[in-house]
Amino acid sequence: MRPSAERPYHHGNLRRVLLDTAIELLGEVGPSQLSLRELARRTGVSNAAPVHHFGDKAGLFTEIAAEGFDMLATQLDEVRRHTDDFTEMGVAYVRFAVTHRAHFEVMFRPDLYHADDPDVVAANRAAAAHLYGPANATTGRSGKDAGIAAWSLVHGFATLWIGGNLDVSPDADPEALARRLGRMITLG
Amino acid sequence: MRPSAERPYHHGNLRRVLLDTAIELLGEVGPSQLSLRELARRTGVSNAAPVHHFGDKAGLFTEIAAEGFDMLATQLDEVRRHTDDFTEMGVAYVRFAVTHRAHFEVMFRPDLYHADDPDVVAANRAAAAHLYGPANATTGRSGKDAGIAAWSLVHGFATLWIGGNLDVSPDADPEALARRLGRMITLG
DNA sequence: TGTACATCAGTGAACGCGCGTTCACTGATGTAC
DNA sequence: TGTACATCAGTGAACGCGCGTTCACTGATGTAC
Repeated sequence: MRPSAERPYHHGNLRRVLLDTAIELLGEVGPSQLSLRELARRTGVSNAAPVHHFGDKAGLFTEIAAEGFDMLATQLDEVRRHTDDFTEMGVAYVRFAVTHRAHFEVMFRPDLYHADDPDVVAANRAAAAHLYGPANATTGRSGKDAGIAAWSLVHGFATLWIGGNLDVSPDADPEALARRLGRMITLG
Repeated sequence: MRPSAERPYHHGNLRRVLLDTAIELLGEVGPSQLSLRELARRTGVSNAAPVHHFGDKAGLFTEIAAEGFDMLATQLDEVRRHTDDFTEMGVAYVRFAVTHRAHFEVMFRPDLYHADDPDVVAANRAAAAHLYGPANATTGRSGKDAGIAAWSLVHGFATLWIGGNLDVSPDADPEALARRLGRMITLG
């Protein structure tokens, strides 16, 4: 495309726009079908532009995964500052998965991105800390079992929900259901 | 390849061999990287042979998914006949996921296969019935919540385990850990 | 028992395509003096 | 304030590749008579 009055040569914000468009695209076709060319096409930019910003395709996914772990950590932290109710942490996890489905799907497919990238490693660790700590505090146990159990429950629920595998009414509210499950279960 | 004494024109068993090789391949590269050509190459057969048997790529995945659901149902049923311990059903689920990782990964990615194929639908339903029924029987609840909770827990655990997301020793025993989680949790 | 013939299993060459990535480049921006 | 120049952002054309699928075909098998 030629630069023009409406479309100046320098976009100014292209990196962010590419990320947002990628996320939109991920919502439609899923991670394994995303192509850089389609991303460029939809953003109205040359084939090479995404490479310029992310190095390669895995680089794009790396950035999305890191952003996802960051957001998740932030949201869990937020909840934790407002309540000690452990169930609400799980609900927040599910809410994150449902409202940021594209991020969520990428985050747990490390084969797609540069999993050893320092940013993504750090973000991953920070998010994990928010999951393990409260579980142990709640159950009074040490070790990892409580954290693993809690994480498994919410992660499994989120995954099955997103995948459409649960045989529930399509307009059911995943957060409410998650809350019910949380209340139903006793850890300890 | 030319037919020869060692490699007769008619394989006799090619369908099964293609499935097994596909599963082997899935274990190495994951569902999104599997290609029919690599499958043909590794099986020592023409490019067109897999298509002859499965129609198209999704057809191959459809067969794998259906087989997976069948096996899962069988294994759950087996456990159920030997014990009423509900936790052992969960352990069996995890065991299935870990020992039949390739099947498991395909089963829950319906975008990869013909999800409306009657065989796969039936197999899916049969497996689901084995998960929901016992949960309700154990908790004395009706409705789906108990089943969803139990399934979420084991599915989440299996998924996180397989993805290498759990920060546990790599030679830990997933079944033992799953059993511990099951005992730790009270439903109801 | 022998043979004609329909059916099934697999071949091999070719198709067209979309993809990720490279490359030399041009346009725009900001900064030092 | 003006200008030279380094740096950054994005272009557009091209590369080579592996892929799924199609197609007319050939070899092997089994069955009816």
